[in-house]
Amino acid sequence: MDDQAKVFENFLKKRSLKLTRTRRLILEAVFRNHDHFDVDTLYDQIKTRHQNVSRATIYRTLPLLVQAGLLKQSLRCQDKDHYEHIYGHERHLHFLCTRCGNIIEIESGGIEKIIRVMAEEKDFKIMEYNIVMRGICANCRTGGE
Amino acid sequence: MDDQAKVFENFLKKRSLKLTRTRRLILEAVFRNHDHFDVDTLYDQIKTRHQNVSRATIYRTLPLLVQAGLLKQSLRCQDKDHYEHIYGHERHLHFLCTRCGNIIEIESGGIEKIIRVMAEEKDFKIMEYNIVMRGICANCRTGGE
DNA sequence: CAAAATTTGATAATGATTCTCAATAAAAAT
DNA sequence: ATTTTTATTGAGAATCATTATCAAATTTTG
Repeated sequence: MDDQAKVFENFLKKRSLKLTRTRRLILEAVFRNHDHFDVDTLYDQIKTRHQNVSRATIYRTLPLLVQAGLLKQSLRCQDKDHYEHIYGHERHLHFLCTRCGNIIEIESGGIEKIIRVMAEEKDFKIMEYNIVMRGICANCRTGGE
Repeated sequence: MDDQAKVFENFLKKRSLKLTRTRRLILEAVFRNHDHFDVDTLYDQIKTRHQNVSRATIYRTLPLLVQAGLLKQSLRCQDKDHYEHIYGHERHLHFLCTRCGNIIEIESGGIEKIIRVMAEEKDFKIMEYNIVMRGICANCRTGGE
């Protein structure tokens, strides 16, 4: 069992929840995605690889992964929530091209520190943060489709 | 007619759209809100003050205001989009308390500059950006329901 | 004022997400 | 290992924010 699975199992145990076969499947599928995905994409991926897992179960499981600190709901795009796993991932922010829908990730650089200081000032305990820039990417501006 | 209305009118004219009574009502209601609001709140406010404006029209008008550069869709909270006007507003970011739902605004300080530099590096033209911190506010942590 | 073009309101439709509940699987107890 | 308890699953119904439709009403133009 890999690290993420252990983290998840511990998390579940603490709440007297069970690490089931289905949850394991979802966990694996999530970590197979190294960029953003939405529920439907995940559903299709799982369906293709394995027997069926119901959409409902995915919707139920993702929040658990978020609470376990393994997953992050990182942006909303085309009326869907998008997720990305965050296990040993660099923090990053997103440029979202509103023309082609492409998402560019960038290291968050000095921003994180600034945010931490601000939060401290307001005595606010940050669980997670999200930075999204919307605009037009270079490719789209130079006529590229 | 105040500044915002002029901006809006020019915007509409450019697209051969009309600055109707209803659109004016919505514009005014939007600018009466000096913090975040969702569509339903706006709908209630307008309804209380004036005769009815249909929800559909509000949903149709807000994107126009966004495109006109007067309004920003700033965060999603409780499955609803939240807006805030941005006319002569300081840029700011948001701390969103996930326990009480409260939204704290903070000046974006040095972050803006960093972001601009990053965008330049990637040759990405930012139209707007959004920074949301999720966590627990001081009040909630000290037991204050 | 009449004609052309856009807008509106009411309501139906859509689509992502959540809920329900009977059937199933996992863990605990025996 | 079998039973008992408790949590989980899948399928589909239900919700609810947002969009689309369309005939009636407004606005602008000629």
